[in-house]
Amino acid sequence: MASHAVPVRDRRAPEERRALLLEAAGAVVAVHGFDGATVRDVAKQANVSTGLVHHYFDSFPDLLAEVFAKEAEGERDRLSAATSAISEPLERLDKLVALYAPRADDPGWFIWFSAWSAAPRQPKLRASAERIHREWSSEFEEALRAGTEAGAFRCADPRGTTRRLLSLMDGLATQAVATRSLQAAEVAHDIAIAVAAETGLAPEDFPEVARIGTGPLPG
Amino acid sequence: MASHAVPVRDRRAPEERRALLLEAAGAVVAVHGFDGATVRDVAKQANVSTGLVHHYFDSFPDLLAEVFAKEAEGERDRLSAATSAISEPLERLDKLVALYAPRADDPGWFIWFSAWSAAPRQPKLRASAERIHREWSSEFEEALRAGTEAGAFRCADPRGTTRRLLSLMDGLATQAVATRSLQAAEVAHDIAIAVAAETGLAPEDFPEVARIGTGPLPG
DNA sequence: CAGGGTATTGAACAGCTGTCCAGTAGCCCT
DNA sequence: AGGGCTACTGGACAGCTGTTCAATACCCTG
Repeated sequence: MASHAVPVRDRRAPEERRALLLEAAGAVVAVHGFDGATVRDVAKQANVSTGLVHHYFDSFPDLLAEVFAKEAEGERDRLSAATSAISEPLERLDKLVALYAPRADDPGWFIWFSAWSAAPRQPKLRASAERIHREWSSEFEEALRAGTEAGAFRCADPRGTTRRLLSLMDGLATQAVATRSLQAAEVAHDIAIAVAAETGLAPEDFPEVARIGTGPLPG
Repeated sequence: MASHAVPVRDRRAPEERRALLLEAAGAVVAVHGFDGATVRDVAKQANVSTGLVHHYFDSFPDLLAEVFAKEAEGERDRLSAATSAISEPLERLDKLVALYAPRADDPGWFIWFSAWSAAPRQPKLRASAERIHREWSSEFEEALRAGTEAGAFRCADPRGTTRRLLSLMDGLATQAVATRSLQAAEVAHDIAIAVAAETGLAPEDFPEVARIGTGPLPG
């Protein structure tokens, strides 16, 4: 008689299980996007039943919103940590731009793009995306203002410059993610030109930006 | 005895019915996006059964791809028609940018954004989007090259400038569509700054761009 | 070592999706 | 006028979705 294989249960502390589910959901979203990810995908990825997912999250959209918030906040904190220590304004702006810029095979941008896409149908996701976009804008604006006050460069309208630089990089990222037809060198060049024009400096003044796509992440 | 209401059939020539279905699908997509649109929505919009939709289109994704191609080609043709007649290079670039730029409540940009979002899961949609993006790029590149040769302005790298301007406008459009938190005046200003910087002219040299959002479509 | 608390299961549910196809009804041609 | 071609219907289908819940198996406490 064939022995009946009993499913190995894997009981965890609620806190840990929640974290594991978020991690699993992140992995699924990285592949299928926020549209396209399903409860069953996440459950399978976490080696768990679909019922358990709803035991820890009121609804699946809630889980997705939390995945995005966690991911985006982590990215923002990494960026903050890597730039807040730099006191030289020009150097700081250089690094800030270089870290925000789209990079070939950067999964982070796929998540963002996917989040904006799903946002119209998922209010919580949209709220998170808007909040973190604002936070990032503040980071840029602050760096531009500080650099201008310190006389490192000239920026007449930090708010406008932020809007233009982020829009440019968002647009480049969209192309990079959606078509994969963008060369890393082109992207680096485009961003250097734009940030130079906005600050009255030369592209050569932004060495970190120039390095985009030519090596490992500078963070 | 209540008389049994017989559904009024509305027999049409195949050509006409196809056009009507495309039109109905366009209306549905304009509201629900490419993800989110369903066969039943389209059938209802066209006052027709779902079976008929499949009688005219091999699959629903095929129909959606055709909707996008038709819409985007129409937009491109309108843009082409409005600018090809302008012989003065600066004036032509001005109008070209003003027509491409995102506008408050412009349904065209929602369709584009929605198409890019759905592209990863819908190869035909993606192919169309890439093709038409290339065609629009060519239009800009050509205008920049012509203007430079005629001495109307200076543009060292028409291909790069096109990439930067379109990326900027794509990024602005994304924000406009996804968050609706962008002022028309800001958008106009941002684009004028960028196109001026790219051509070595002043923002005031682009009056049509300045008019973005302040009046009816200049086309 | 017994018992309660709870993390976990997995089947069942209603509702949606695109697709199919046998049957029906209207127009055109002879 | 009548027969055939075909535009068209609408129900049925399999497969997916998020969500629910009674039953279960494990751990910790007493």
